Amino acid sequence: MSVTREKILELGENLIRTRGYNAFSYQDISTELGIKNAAIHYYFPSKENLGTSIVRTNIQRFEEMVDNMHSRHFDEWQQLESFVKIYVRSHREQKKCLVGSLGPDYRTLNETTQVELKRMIERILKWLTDLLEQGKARKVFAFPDDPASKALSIFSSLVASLQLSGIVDKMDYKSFSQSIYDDLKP
Amino acid sequence: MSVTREKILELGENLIRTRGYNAFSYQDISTELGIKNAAIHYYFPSKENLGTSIVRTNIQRFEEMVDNMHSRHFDEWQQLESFVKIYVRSHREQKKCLVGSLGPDYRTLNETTQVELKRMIERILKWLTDLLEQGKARKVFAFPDDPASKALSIFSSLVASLQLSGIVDKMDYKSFSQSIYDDLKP
DNA sequence: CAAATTCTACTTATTAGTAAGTATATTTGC
DNA sequence: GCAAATATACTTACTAATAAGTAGAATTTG
Repeated sequence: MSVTREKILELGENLIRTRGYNAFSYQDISTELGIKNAAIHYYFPSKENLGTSIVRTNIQRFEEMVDNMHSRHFDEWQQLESFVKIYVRSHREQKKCLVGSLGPDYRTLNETTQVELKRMIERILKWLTDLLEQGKARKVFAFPDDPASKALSIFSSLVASLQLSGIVDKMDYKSFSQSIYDDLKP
Repeated sequence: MSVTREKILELGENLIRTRGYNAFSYQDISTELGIKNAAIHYYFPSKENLGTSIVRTNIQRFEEMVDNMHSRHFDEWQQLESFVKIYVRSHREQKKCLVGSLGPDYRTLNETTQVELKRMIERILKWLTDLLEQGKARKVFAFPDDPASKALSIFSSLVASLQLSGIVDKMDYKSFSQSIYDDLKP
């Protein structure tokens, strides 16, 4: 794959996660890369195309992480911590996650991007639900509600916390993520 | 206050909460109201102006709700339920809340709107923290973490749940809000 | 050479915003 | 009491800037 193409994908993702989908243009990317806006159109004919590719790349990245954790025989706690660490890193880099960034603009996205975003969210929630269910069965996690509700509640907290942390300054993200763990301890 | 002005504020808020700040234009509002875009500029010289006014209106609405709950001598549970009901209603109306809509676009907002949005979030968090603290002291709420963390976690959940509920269809919002209450029961 | 890549030079559409004018009330000065 | 001034609530008719997107020429690379 072309290095320019990869740079466009990376820059596009960063722009979405820092400014939002409807606040970035091909010009932003081309200026940063020192090329002309037509060159971006060569790789991604339309913005719809770019947006969809960025979401697909993220789904792929998630699948790779899950595969990696499996092959390294991570237990439930290690898997959960790896997942939460994605958000801790995003917070440190002052970026939102893709779901939190594209979520509010969902209705303004074209259909293919909507479908991919939905797929991404459902994939993450399914993985988290399964992890919680398994952990509850093996008694390494303890929580009263059903795993699907708990997964939704954890995921929601992570997504929104990134949004708030970008606005409210004195936010202790470490203790925030700790409270997620504490809440699951038997 | 002019009725047109109020209609603009209402329509603007709806547009932000359904499509996002950077995805709506003065044309969207003027077309809907059957007037010209210049008429919107008459009331709100700039989009910055409109955005700030919408946030201020929301802060005011929140303050009125708090005052109202006080004057009616609502206990801690009644106050919490009133607050959560705002989000249940938003979910029913398929709208995000203002914080969840403007949050991801924060960096693209002009400074005055940023300041107001920040003020709004801090005001809500302060109110919720105080409520939780008081409830914990009076032993009507029970939770291990400190009130500020708990307030952040509840608020985050509410904000993000609205975003996800607009995308993932089969979301049981009733049981989601119930889990917030269950989590605080002594 | 030829395919891949990038640029020049556009187009079309939309955006926020403005300048100047108009009809209709409302207020003020005499 | 009534004309003149002024304020309200718009419209018409723009501008300047930026957006996505395109056709085709030029350049680079294998």
